[in-house]
Formats: sequence, structure tokens, C-alpha cells
Amino acid sequence: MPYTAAHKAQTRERIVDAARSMFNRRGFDAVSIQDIMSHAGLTRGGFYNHFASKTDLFIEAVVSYISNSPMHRRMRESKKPMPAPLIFARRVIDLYLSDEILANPDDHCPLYALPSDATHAGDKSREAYTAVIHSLEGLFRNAYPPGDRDGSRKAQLIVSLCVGGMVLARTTNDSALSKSIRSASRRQALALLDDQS
Amino acid sequence: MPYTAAHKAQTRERIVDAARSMFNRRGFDAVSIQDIMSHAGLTRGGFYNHFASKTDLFIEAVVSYISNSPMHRRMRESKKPMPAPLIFARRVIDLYLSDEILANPDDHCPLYALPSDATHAGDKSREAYTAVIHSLEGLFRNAYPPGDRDGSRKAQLIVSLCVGGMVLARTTNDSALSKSIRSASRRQALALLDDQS
DNA sequence: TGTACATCAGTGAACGCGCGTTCACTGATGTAC
DNA sequence: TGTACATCAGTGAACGCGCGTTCACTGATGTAC
Repeated sequence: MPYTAAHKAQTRERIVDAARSMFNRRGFDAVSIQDIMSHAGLTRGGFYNHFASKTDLFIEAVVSYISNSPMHRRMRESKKPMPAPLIFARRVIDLYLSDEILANPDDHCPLYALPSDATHAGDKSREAYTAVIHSLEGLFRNAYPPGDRDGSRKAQLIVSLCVGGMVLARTTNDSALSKSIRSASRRQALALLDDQS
Repeated sequence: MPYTAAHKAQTRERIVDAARSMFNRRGFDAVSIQDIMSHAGLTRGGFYNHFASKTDLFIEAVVSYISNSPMHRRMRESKKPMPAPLIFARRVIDLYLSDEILANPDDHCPLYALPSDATHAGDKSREAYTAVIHSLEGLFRNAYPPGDRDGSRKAQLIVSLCVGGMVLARTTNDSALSKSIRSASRRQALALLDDQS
């Protein structure tokens, strides 16, 4: 078997990574397969060796955020032990709503970068988005003791604030408004985290 | 001057109305000028008598939400006097996050229906989105006494919760998750409204 | 160890389609007389 | 009041472009001998 399976898997991953960045930045329709492939150092034709359609790639790119968010990448690089869930959750909130992430659309979360594309690509893409929501929700849920009956509700509120804050920030060109909405959302989300009842 | 100016203005409005519904439902790229024009009872060619480009129409469609939201339309039809700002704000929150609106994408707010399109169409479309944000924010701000120093912050949080809740609800195919996120966001937003300090 | 071979990842030209936009036209309408 | 006319909202065919997708191919690679 010439070209190892690992080689093919690597190429595939490179395509997904390129797609995630470019879709996050410019949306589904504005990015062509040509764009993605050349960004991954390949040519147009090879695409269909790896994916059945542009939509399939889109779905993979959305799901790939779960283990390739900026937070996860940082964790992987720092090599420090995983912090306690509450501390981790705080850091995620801070980073999610930060100037730094806002300035780097490549690293944006599909939940606010591409929500309109969720509806276009049919039910499969909605499942992908749901998986992303659940992963964020779970991350915040873990910051509360398992017995906390309101843990899920609070976790969902935090997700809602994070996503809402960033949708608005990305959408406006008024940087003062962007800053003030994100900081209000951040404070409120952190307050919810500290509400350990 | 054959065909009155009023006649032309009416046609134009019909196009904008059709565009608002269709864009909200399917996004900028998925809707063609052909689609919009025939939905407005016209043929493709006439489009450029009214707008310089598809993007220009998009911007008008976004802004048109400010005075054509479901809430405004209801107010206009009921012919009752305008309720007090606090009561009005409560109703807007209830409706914004309701099952009814979620089920009717035509009436969705561009802030959560089309956020990814905000970035594509350049700075003018961002200004349009900013106008929509300000109008929502102002509506909630009015529910607090002018002296309330935290009024703006609370109003922005309510916008963030409303938009966040609906982005997530529209994006998922898990209806239990959708319901629970929206109800949590609604309760939190209403609690913020009642926090008149 | 060296070589012939089969595989298949990657190439790049081509196809067909739909879209935004243009343009020459038509015919309904308000107005001047 | 009735009519000829000029206007311009609306029509529908045509253009050109870029895209997703297909396909015949090539050449780098791992393996059998």
C-alpha cells in the first residue's frame, strides 16, 4: 500500500484545519474549495479523494472546533496539568470574550462565526452545531458540583452570554459598543460561575 | 410624470419586505435576486431600477427590521396606546425568545438570523447591524429610569441574552435544548429588567 | 540489498450550472393641450 | 372632456464569471521477490 494511511490522514487533517480557519473567517459560501485546497498546499482536484462534498467538509470543520479551540490548543502546548474545572471554566470565559480572539477570526467559534450556515446545510450540520453547544455547556457544567440542580441552567446561561456577546461584537463596527457588551457579558458569566449554591 | 413616485416607493418597499423575509430565512447567498423579485411579484430585470446591487438591498433589508419587527407590526395593528416602557420591554423579551418566532424564520431578527453575513458585505452592513443593536438596546434602556447608572449595562446584557439564546436555538436541532436555553435566557433577562436600582 | 511493479494521493483541464448584472424593449400611466 | 405624447417602471433575453464537481492522468511510494 504506497502512501501510508497516516499520510492520507495527515493531509485530510490539514484540509480540515484550513477549512475551519477560512470558514470561520469568511463563511461557507465565500470560501471556495479552491481556496481551501491551496491554503492546505494542494490543488483543487484532490479534494474528492478526501470528502464527498463541500458540505461534508463543512460539517467536519465545525465539529473539529471541539478539540481545536484556542483553549484546547493552549492546554496542549503548555503541558501543564489540567486545572480544576472551575478555574478552567473561568479561563474559557475570559478567552472566549477577549479582544485577542475577536481580532483573530480564524480561531472563532462556529457558534457565532457561522450560525446562519447551520440552517443551510441540512440536519447533519445542525447536529454538528449541537455537539459544539453540548461541549461548551458540559465544560461549564463541570464547574458546578454534580449535586447542583441549577448547574445545567447556569451553564446554559453562560453559553448564551458568551455566544450572544461575541455575535454582537463581531457584527458591529463600533468598538466601544463591542468592548462594553463583551465586558458586561463576561462579568455576568463569571458571576454565574461563582454562584455555587 | 407617469407612474407616481408613490407607486415606485411602494414597489421598492415590497422588494425590501420580500428580501427581509427571504434573507432571514435562508441567508444572503442562498437567496437570488430572481427569488426576491418573483416573491415580490416582479421579474428579474427591474431590480436595478430600485437598487444599485444585491448588497445594497441586503443593507436596507437589515435596517428595515428596526421598524418592521414582529413587535412593531403587532403594535401597529392593535392600535392600542403604547404601553409603559417596562411593560413593552417585558413583552419584547417574551416574544423575541418565543416558540412562535422561532417557528417563523421570516420574522427573525437579523442579529441572529444573518450574523455571518454582516462581515461579508463590508463596513456599510456593519453599520446597519449596529443600528439594529442600538435600537434593541435603547428599547431595553428605556425600561430603566434615566438616572440608573447601570441601565445601559443591563440593557446590553439583555440584548446579549436574547441574541445568544436565539442563535443557539436556531442552530440546534435538539428541541429540548432549544427550549431550555431560551427559557433560561428569558428568565434571566426578565430578572435583569426587574432589577431597578 | 536491489529492482520491478502495483497502488492510489495528488494534478490540472474540462464541464455545466446558476448567479449578478446589463441592455434593448414595451406598454401603462399622468400630463399638456 | 378627449387625445397625443413623453416618461420610465417593468420585461425578458443575453453575457460572462466563478463555482462545485468530474475525470483521465501522473508520479511518488511501499512491497514482493
